[in-house]
Amino acid sequence: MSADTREKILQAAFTVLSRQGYENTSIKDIAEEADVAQGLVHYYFKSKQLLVLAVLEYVCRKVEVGGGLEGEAGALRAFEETKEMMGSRTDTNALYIQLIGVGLHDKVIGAGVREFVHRDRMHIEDIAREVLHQREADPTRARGIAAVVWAAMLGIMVQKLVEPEFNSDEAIDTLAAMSLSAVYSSTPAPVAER
Amino acid sequence: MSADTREKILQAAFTVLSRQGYENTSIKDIAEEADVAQGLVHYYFKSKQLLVLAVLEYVCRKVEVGGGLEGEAGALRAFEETKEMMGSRTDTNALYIQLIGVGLHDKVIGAGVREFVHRDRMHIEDIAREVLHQREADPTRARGIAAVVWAAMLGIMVQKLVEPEFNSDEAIDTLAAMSLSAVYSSTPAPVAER
DNA sequence: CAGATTTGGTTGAATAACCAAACAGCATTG
DNA sequence: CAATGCTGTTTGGTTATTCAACCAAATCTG
Repeated sequence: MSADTREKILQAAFTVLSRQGYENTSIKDIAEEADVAQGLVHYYFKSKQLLVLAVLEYVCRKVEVGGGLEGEAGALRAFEETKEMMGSRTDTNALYIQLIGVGLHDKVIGAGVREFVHRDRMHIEDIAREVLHQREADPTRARGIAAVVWAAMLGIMVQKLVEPEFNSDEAIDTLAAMSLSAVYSSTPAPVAER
Repeated sequence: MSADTREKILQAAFTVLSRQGYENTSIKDIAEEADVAQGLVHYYFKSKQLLVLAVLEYVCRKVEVGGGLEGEAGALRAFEETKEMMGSRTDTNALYIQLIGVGLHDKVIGAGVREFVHRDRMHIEDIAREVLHQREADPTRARGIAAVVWAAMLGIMVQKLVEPEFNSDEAIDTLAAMSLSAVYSSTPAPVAER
């Protein structure tokens, strides 16, 4: 049993990972932070890879977006929540970015990250579809819009992490304006092909 | 002298980094790939960190965006070039993403990455300013737009790397549509503050 | 112009760590 | 007397970086 111990390790792992980063964090460091024997970490988590994925899951599930409103109101609400998240949950964001990088060459972590990305984007796509529905616009465009909005949010996250003085509020406001005005415009892709 | 050797090491480092990723790549691996003694790598590059930054510089400088056209035409052209880059230079992109992650907890790499990000975003901001100028719109908005466009491009890059079947062309077309329609709209930030 | 000396490039081994994972065994509890 | 939770050590590697020595070509010297 002792789900406490498991969680204690997860919390300690997050603390150490936030302080030192993935590649400077050893199982030993985590065990010490959790005040627990080194072997116990491997008792609960088969490998370091599975541990860090569990940590990501742990810190993300903690604060899932509440949701509630629908259509454009819901979208605006989501943008506002993202604004706050951008400044307050930097450790979680940093872990996310880091694991994306590691996952590019690590099968296990790569698979985990892929699921996270997919799930996040789906969430945005749902909101986009609602807005398009409300406007009676072509719902097919939800996929492309969601891809761009997710992408922009990730990129804004990165900028905020790389240079903390970055004005992420301004960027998100601009993104909100861009995505909503894109919904109005009837041309899905006004770019000349070829 | 022997700038050849230096470049041979850079090329070998890129090869190995692309194959194995930053944290599974040792100086020894690179030396072997370059067919050179291990000590020589440290003769040319003081540390592993400075080496990988030099590699990023090396592979990025190789294909700088040509530029040429101005205003909206230049912007559309840049979007098209990005489309191609997204599929053809995946190794370079993967290295970029990876180093962003590593740089979050490594001072040396972090400083290098910060410069890269800043330079890239500035380039986009220049284009945005041109378009705004052409439209006789408020040039102040260039900064916010550039932040979002850079962010979106990075995020699209990530999605393409994480799931190769991702339709990055569609995403970039959507992004182009969004950013150009944002230029027309007169409200910089229609989101309710607070 | 022959010999000495410096220089820049290069080598391979030594250093001084560090690590994930496996393991054997000790408690505590049901 | 299991079984679950937990411990501390061992195993079998790995690593970046330093260092003394080597060599060939360039430069200097007499």
